[in-house]
Amino acid sequence: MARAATTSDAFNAVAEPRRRDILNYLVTRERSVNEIVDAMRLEQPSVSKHLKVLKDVGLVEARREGRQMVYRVNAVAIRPLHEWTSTFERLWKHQLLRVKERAEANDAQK
Amino acid sequence: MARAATTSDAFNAVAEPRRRDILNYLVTRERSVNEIVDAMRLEQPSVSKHLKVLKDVGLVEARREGRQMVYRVNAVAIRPLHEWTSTFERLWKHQLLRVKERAEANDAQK
DNA sequence: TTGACATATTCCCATATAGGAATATATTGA
DNA sequence: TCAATATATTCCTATATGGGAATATGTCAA
Repeated sequence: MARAATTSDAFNAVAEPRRRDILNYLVTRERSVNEIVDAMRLEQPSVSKHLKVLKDVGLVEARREGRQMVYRVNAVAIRPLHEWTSTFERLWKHQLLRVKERAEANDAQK
Repeated sequence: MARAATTSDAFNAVAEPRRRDILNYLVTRERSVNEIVDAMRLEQPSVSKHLKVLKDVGLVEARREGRQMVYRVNAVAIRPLHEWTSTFERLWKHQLLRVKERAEANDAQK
């Protein structure tokens, strides 16, 4: 079996760095495809393909405005990722605390 | 160019559902490979391969204990994902607030 | 040293890209 | 209707899987 399709879910879609770049770019406000192309320094077809993947998993939405298509982030679709990572928050806080404690114990020893 | 390697970073590594399953399983405590195999209902070689990917990107760590290898989550490696998703938190909260407002406005109208 | 248990690695194959190039589709203004 | 602008889609190819099967490696007990 091959790797899961990028369109299977948000986790797969954001695994691609370019797509995260696009989402980052759309955080401040919606943008036309050409604006994204200019900002990303990618070919227009590549951008359109990435936008299709993001749209298929619901990470962005689009509307037509004259000749242009304007894309915006659909932030709620990112929430599941946030919640999944939150599951580990207690662990890393605990981990960082212990690192800190060890450092302080070292300092005190000098 | 093909898709990025699953070992290129944590984002790619957790795109695979099986690997998220494994990480979820390791949240409570460290486990031997065989325990993971039993819990995941995957072949042992598959589990070992997934563990290798997770280890390569630093999402898990391992130590030998007799004949067994015991794996544990390295939670700090998940933190970057959490922080990236947090960038969109304000947006989805705003989005959910508007959904709620609209629902209440609808109720009031009845 | 040897057999058994626990993991890891290698080989093979079907599948899904991501980007480049070329082309198709949609919308507007003359 | 037609040219120009803005996007989307298709075709092609190199690459990276993920699982199954077979095998290699590591460790312990007798």
